[in-house]
Amino acid sequence: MESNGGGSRLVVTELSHIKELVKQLDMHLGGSPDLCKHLARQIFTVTEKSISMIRSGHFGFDGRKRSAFGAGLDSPPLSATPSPLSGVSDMPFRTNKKRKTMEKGKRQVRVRSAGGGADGPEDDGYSWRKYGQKDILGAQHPRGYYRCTYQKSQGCAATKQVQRAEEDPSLYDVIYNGEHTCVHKATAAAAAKAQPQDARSLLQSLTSSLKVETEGLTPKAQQQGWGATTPFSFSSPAVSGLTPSTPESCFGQGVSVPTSLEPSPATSGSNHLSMRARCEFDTMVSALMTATSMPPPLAMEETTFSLDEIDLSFDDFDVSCFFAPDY
DNA sequence: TTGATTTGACCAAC
DNA sequence: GTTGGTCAAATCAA
Repeated sequence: MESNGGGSRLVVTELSHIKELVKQLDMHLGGSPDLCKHLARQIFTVTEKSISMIRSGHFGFDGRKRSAFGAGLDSPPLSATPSPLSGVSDMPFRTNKKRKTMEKGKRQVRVRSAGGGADGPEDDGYSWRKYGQKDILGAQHPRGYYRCTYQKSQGCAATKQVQRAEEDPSLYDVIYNGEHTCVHKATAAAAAKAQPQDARSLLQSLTSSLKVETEGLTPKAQQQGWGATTPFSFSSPAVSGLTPSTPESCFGQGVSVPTSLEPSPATSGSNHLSMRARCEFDTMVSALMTATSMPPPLAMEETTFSLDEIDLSFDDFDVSCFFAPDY
């Protein structure tokens, strides 16, 4: 693993990039919609990159807490996050019958069934077409295979696998593959209602929420650029649209929020990054994407790594992340 | 009639 | 040889 100091600086660089992009987006709001979309996507991408750094150990993440969904779904490496700016997903739909292994860009969420029963998972905002179903060894329920309805018409490479959770039939594990490159009608319609002014106010809120509580940092840490106004968040947008800032809403329905929100004794005395700021960030980015007519990103990123506590080790201090007690 | 779903077969990874 | 992912024909539904 690379040294924590180098990793932290990389993350700082990325997060500073986010802040700069927000500034640019703010300047261009009301101007070219395409440019706004472009910038918003960049924000999303850089945020994901930072998340990946944290997860992959670039940030000193000790790997103690992992996916709530078990082995095999560990956080994707940095390179796994496809850049929306590069145009198409890095994982085009395969036309052969080649068996897929655990691929880059694979993301999993657990969602509740639409009616709380056996009527499938809640609508994720995209249109899917089922192309197969398979009984999986050791699983009580078959796995359904879906691809984007617009795969043929628009070449959208997104696919997903849906499997009912064994411990709770009202929950579904959904594994998303690839990025949607299709133009989503529902989202476009919603975005058409959003006014530029809405996006601007959202951006202002976003910028303010990109601050982190860094009280108690050592002087050396502050010298490294982790001052009190260091912009920081390592979250990706929540499910879709405007969601209230609660831990659960930030991470999507059905995502279990840990019961213990206290910092571990091991990290006692460390610096705590408020999850409130993080949730606000999520909400703002989601709303911003809606306002700028971007398709909502799927709520899969956060659910693939531990939410209860993350220790981020730096050269000479630890950053522990937990839900603020007033939740 | 057209589009979506079901289901057995095929293929490649393991 | 087993298993998971996909194909494609058959079937269903609007």
